[in-house]
Amino acid sequence: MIDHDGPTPLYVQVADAIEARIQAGDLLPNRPIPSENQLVQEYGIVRGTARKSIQLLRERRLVVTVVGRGTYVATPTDDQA
Amino acid sequence: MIDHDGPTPLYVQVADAIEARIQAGDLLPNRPIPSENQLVQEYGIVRGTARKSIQLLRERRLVVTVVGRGTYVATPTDDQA
DNA sequence: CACCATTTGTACGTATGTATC
DNA sequence: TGATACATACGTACAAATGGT
Repeated sequence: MIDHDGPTPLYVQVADAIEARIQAGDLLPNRPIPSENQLVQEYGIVRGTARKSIQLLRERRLVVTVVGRGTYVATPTDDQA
Repeated sequence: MIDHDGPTPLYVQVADAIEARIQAGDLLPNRPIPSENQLVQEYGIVRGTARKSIQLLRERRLVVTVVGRGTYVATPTDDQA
């Protein structure tokens, strides 16, 4: 699923994969996405890379992060940034 | 100048310091800010921290980065993002 | 053209702090 | 108290882009 040798950065590939899961309805609004450590397990990446993926999703305004809780699929309400 | 023990994250302190230098006219529009390695030297931080500072300045739209060249103080023209 | 220095980009690994439950 | 999860900061290595020699 993730190409560790291709030209596309891993953190972009992972962010795209999560975005696809959101669009597909696999991950629902107000529900948590996999934790950083879970992403590490699922995609065979290191935690720093998982964090960069989540940050990219935040910049795309697809997720919101709550310290100590986790990262959640954004809702239309979250767009008031 | 930088408090390595205080509650404010180093990368925020460094970004604020650079922003102050921009506001003071020490760093001019279309002119480069110190490179990541120079920031490492000047502030006694690690490169990852310097990068986070620059990223924060990009989010503030105070600078623009060109791969292989460096990071430059933004001009009003750059605001067309 | 090859080569090199500089600079930013990506990715790995590790440790400690803070917040929530 | 402890487990979980994100935040910060350190350190290292190599890749890619740029510009000059």
